[in-house]
Amino acid sequence: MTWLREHGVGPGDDLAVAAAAPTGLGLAIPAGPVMALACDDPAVLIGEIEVAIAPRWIWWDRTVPDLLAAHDVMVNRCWDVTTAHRLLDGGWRTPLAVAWAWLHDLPTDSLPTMGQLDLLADRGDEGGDPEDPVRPDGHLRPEWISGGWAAGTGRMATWAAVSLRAVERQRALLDRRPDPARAHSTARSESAAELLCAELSVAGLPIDTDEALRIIGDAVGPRPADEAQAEIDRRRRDATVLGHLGPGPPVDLRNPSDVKAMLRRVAVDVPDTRAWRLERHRGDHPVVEALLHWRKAERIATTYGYRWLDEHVRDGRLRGEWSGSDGAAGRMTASAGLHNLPAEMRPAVAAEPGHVFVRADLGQIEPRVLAAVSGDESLIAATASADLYRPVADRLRVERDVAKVAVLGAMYGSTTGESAHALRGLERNYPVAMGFLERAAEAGRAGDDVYTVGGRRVRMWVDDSIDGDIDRARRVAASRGRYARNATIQGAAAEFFKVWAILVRARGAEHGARVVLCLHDELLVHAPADAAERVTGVVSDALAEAAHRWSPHPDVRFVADVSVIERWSDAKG
DNA sequence: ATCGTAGGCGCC
DNA sequence: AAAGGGCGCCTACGAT
Repeated sequence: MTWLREHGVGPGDDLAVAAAAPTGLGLAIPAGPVMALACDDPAVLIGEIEVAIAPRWIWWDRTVPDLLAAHDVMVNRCWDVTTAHRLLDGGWRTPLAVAWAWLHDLPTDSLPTMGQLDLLADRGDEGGDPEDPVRPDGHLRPEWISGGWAAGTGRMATWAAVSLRAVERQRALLDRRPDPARAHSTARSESAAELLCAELSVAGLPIDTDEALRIIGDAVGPRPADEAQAEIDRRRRDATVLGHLGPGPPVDLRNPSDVKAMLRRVAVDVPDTRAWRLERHRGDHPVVEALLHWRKAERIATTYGYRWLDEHVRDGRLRGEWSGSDGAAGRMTASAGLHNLPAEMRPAVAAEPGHVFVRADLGQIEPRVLAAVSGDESLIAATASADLYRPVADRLRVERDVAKVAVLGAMYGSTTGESAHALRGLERNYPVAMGFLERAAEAGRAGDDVYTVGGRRVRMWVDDSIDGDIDRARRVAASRGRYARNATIQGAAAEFFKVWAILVRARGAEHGARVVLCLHDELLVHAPADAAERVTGVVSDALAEAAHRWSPHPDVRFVADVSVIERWSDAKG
């Protein structure tokens, strides 16, 4: 602490850290000395520095956040090199060595992979000092990346110092984005979101295991004692569908082409057997209804059944891996079914005794984000309404639902059907917003990368198999256009959502509130029951603060529905 | 046998 | 109302 004060490190100043338990940690400040500290509880020490100095912590990747989350230590401001790299370069899960090479314009084709480590680790190493994490050829030393950085506190301090160099270069590159201040801000908020992800992974989502067992039992019957019993159960479930058929060839319900053939036998002809397509054939033959019901049960049996419970739920918490941004527009991802829990399972998500959930979801987030990023005055005016589609419909002189479909279609790239007419109305009445979307789509069709308002690069793919096939080329271009159009909105919404989420995390902590689920536009916060009202206020205030910090246009109104509930299923749909 | 892909469905 | 963007996870199947 004295060391930090001696060198004038204060709130918000960069302080790089590399830490491993129970060895210790290394610290480094820009253009200054490094500090190596041996201690058996580095996370606690980081927490103490946070309270005393409140620096901006700099680290390479999830190593430090995972350590902090495991020890329940809270820090706020940070800069995560791998997270900033995703923002700069697009893509997903880039290895540290590649991110470093990219930052330094080094060739990446000769980079050794983990498997080849022994074989190639010494490449380009001649004359190099193994105590220098950077090789003579400029690449990071693989031995350091794969754990060598933690071999002693001296190395940790060196490793921290090198991360500062990476950050320096990242900031210089972010300065080249169209809106540098916003891009820097995104790097910071996305880094904090990764910190939140580390905590979500450790803490998990509260689950009432008995209720979960009840739901699974209702859908698929009692837990089978062995594989033979499981097979009998499957046959019994299959019979509820197959019993509706007359004699004929055997049908495997798990094989889509079998199902299609089965449906043809009862005069239902469909190009595929997706539920939304079968929906309109419900009345045609009882087997359709039975099949749709079977699929729901099958989903529970295979994905959210006893095995899922055994694998992912422990001590009343559902735990999965959380990542701060996907490979496309930058939404959060989660495994273990956290992002696609069927509605039937949601009664099992229950606050612990003495606690409640404060649940909040953003209303009509995508059109509001479109208003904010495009600056369309008319659409901005529409955000003043709690139901944005109402004023849009009035202006277009169409039904509300038609307006809604048209707006969503414009953002997703759908141009056909009922909404086509309303779409032309949108173009006339909201030319700035529609022009914004069209420019993104045009870039995508041309194969150019697009950027979110926060500065995230969204990579466009190339399809080299087109090769003169005009039809295929057209399809690929159209697909890229839809993707780019959507990515600018979905990605901006994800950036806004994450600002909101990290503010709730930071401001809710003093009330004992913890974010336990992030679902693209929805937050679930676990809080002591007697703090419910205060936490509700925190969530609402955080929304206003997020809008103020994030929105390119101050007049856009963002709304959220906030409620206090005990089970997730208590939320009004 | 092991892998990647496609069809499917869950959620937003 | 129409069927568009994202993710994770399941099964079956065809390639290696």
